[in-house]
Amino acid sequence: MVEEPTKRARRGRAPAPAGRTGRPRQAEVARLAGVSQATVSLVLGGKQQGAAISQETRQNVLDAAGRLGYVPDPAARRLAAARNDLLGVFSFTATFPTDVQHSYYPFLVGVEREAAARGYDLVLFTGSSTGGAGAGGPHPLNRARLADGCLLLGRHAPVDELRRLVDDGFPVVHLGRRDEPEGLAWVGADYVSSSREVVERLASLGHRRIVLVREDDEAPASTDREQGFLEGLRVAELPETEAVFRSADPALDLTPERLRQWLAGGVTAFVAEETDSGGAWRALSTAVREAGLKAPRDLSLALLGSPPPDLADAPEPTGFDIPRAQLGAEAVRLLATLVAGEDVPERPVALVACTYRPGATAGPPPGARPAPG
Amino acid sequence: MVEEPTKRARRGRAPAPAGRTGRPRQAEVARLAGVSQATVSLVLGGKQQGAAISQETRQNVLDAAGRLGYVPDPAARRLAAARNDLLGVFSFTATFPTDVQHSYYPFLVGVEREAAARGYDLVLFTGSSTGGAGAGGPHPLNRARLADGCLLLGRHAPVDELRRLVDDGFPVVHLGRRDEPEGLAWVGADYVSSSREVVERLASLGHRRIVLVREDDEAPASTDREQGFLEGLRVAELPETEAVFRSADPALDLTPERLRQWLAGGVTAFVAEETDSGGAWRALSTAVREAGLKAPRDLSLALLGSPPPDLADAPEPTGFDIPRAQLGAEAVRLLATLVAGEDVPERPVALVACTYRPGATAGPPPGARPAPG
DNA sequence: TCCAGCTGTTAATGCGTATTAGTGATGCGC
DNA sequence: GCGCATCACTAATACGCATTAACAGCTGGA
Repeated sequence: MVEEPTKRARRGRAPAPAGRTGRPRQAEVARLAGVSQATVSLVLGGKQQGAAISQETRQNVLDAAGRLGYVPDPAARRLAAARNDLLGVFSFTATFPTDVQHSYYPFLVGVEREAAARGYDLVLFTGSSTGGAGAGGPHPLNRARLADGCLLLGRHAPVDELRRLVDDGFPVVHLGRRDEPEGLAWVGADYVSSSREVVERLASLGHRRIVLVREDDEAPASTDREQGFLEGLRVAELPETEAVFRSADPALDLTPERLRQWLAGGVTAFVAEETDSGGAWRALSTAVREAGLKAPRDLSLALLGSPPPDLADAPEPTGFDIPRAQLGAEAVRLLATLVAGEDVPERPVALVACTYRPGATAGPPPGARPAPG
Repeated sequence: MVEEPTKRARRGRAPAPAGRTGRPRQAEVARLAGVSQATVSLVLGGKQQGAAISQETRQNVLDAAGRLGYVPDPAARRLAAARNDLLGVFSFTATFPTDVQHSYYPFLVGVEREAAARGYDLVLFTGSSTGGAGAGGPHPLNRARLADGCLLLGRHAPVDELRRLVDDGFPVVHLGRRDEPEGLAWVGADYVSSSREVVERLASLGHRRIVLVREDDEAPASTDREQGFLEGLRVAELPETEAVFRSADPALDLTPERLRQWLAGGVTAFVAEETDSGGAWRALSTAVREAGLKAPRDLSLALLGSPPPDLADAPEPTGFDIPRAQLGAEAVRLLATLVAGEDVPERPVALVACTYRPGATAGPPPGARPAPG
C-alpha cells in the first residue's frame, strides 16, 4: 500500500534536484547532532553575543554540519532578514563581452580580491541587457536584492529602478562617478586632480600654450578631465581661451593642417582625453604622424588615461593611469561598509587618485633651452 | 520616554535589510485589490496553467500592483521555489588574476552568455585558494552547494571533496577532461582528433618525418594531444619511433644543434603542444630562429592550440584553436541539464571539436615538388 | 526549604512567496 | 429540484533560516 504522497515528496521528485537531493538543511544537521534546529542555527550563526551554547554541543553540531556538508541557503538567510555574504555585480552590458577590451576585467581583479579578503562571494547578474535571468520581470535590477548589496558597473542602469533601491536602503555602489539618483554611493577616479597634474607638469617643462582634445560627450569622466585641465592652466597662469578643442568626430576634424595651424600659433603641447574608443588620442596621434611630426621632438603629447590596447606598441604616452583594480577594491570596501550598515559615511563616495605616468611623448617645447638646473 | 523598540522597527532601521522600508508585499497589493494574497500570487505568477482567474480580478490585481509599484522579493521567490537559479563557478585559483592571460576569461565569455540565455545568474566563489569566503571551513568546495549546480575550473579541485559532491548528486561539471572522481561530468576539447588532423595535414603536404615536442606533464590535455599525434602518424603510415620529444625544460633541451640534427635525420616538420606557459612552442620558435631557419621555408611548424599572447605579433602558427567560449557554453548547457535533473545523459560528458587553423608556419617540405594537382 | 538567578536548550514565530486543498457559488443535465 | 461539475477564489501550509520567549535543570544564598 502506497502512502498518500506528501507535498514534500512530490516536490522532491520531478522538478527535483536543486532541492532535496543532497542538500542538507539545518534540520538534518540537528537530527544528526541530536539537538534542535534552533541550536544548529545558533551555533552556525557564530554569534558570540547571547550565545549560551556548551562547548560540547557546539562541537557536535559543527561536526555534524561538516559531515553532511551543510551550507546555508542564501535565499532563506536573506529572507530571515539576515545576510548571506553575497555581493552582487550588476552590469547592463555583458560582464564578459567577447572583446576583452570592453570588459570590466581590470575592475573585477580588484573586486574579487577585496571581496575574497572580506569573506564575500560574488553574484554576477547575467544578461542584464540581453534578456537573461531577469528578462522576464520588468525590473531586472531587482534581482540584486538577493545579495546583501550590489555593485553597479556601467552607466546604463535605469535611474528609476536605481532610485528605488537606494530609497529602500538597499546597499548599492556605482563604479564610476554618478550623481543621478540622489544619495547613490559611488567610487570614481579623481580625474580632476590627475588631469591638472598633467597640465602642470607640461607647464613646468616650459609649455605655454596647451590644447585639450576631447570628444563631444557630457559624461562626468569627460567634464572632470576638462575641469582639471582648465584648473591646471589657471594654476600655471596659462591662457584658457581656445584651449579646448571639442569635436564629435576627432578623426575627421583633427587634420594635419589644423595641427600645423596650432603649432604656428604657438601651441606646443596637446592633451587628449581617454574614452572607450580612444578616439581623441587616436586622432591626435594620426594627425601628428601624417604631419610628419614626432613627439616629443616637435611637440608634446599627453593622454589623460591609458592608451587603447591596440596602440600598445606605440611609445608609451605621457599621462596618468587609472587604478582600476584599486577602484574595484575601493568599491567593495564601500559596499561592505554599507552592508554592515553601522557607520554609514554621510557622503558615501570615494575618489581614488590616478598615478602619473611619465611616458615618452612629452618633453620641453622645441627650441626651448634645456630645463634650468 | 522612548518606546521599547519593537523587533519590526529595529530591523527596519540600521542595517536596512531588504525589508520593510516601503516596499509593498503581495499582501498589500491584495488588500488594495480586495482579494487574497494567493490570488495576487497567481495573477502575478503569470502561470497560464490551472490559473482560473477572471479577467476582471486579474486586471484589478495588475492595476493595484502597478499603483503600488510592487516588485517581487527574489529571496522569497527562490525560497518558495526550492531553487535559486544560481550556477556556481568555482576555481582554485583566482578567477580574475592580475594577469588577464592566466584567466578563464575566454571560457567565461561563453559561460555568461549561455547562463544568461537560460536564466541563470552566476556565483563566483572567491579566493578559493587565497583564503576567501570559505577559508574558514575545512571544505571549501562545500560552498558550491549554495548554488543549484556548479562549474569547476582548473585541475586543482581536491578529489575527495569532489567525489563527495558527485556522490551526493550535486550537479557539478568540470571544465576540461577529468576522469578522477568516477561519474564526474566534464566538458573538454577534442584534442585527440584535432591533433590527428594537424598531423594528417602535414603528412598530406609531403612531410614524412614529424616530431612532437611536449613538456613532461601527465595532464590529460597533454596525453590526449600525444595520442592524437600518434594516431595521425599511424593513419599517414609514418614512423612513430622517436617521434615524440619529451622534455621537462624545452627551453634548455631544445637547442639549435638538436634541431639541425633532426633536420639532418630527415625530419621536416615539428609539432608543439600548447601549455599554460607555452614553453614547448616558445622553445621551438627560439631554436628555429637561432638556427637561422625560417618556417615554412626550411621546415614546417605547427602548434596544437593557441599561441601565447606575447607572441601575438609572430606569424600565425598552423595548428588548431580551442573554442573556449563554446566550451564554456557547453559546460553550462550540460550543467543546466543536470540541474533540471530530468533526462540526465548516462555519460555526462561532452567533447567539443577544435577548429583547424591554417596559419603561416607550415608548407611543403623543402625540396619537395609543389603539391600535385 | 524555597526562591532568585543562571545556563543551556527548545518551541514558536516570522520573513514573502508559491502551491494546493478546499469552499461557495453557479450552471447543467435529467 | 437534486446531484454534480465547473469556476473563481481563499485558507492553509511549506520553503529554510534567525530570533526570541519560555522552559528545565542547577546553584547558592536566605
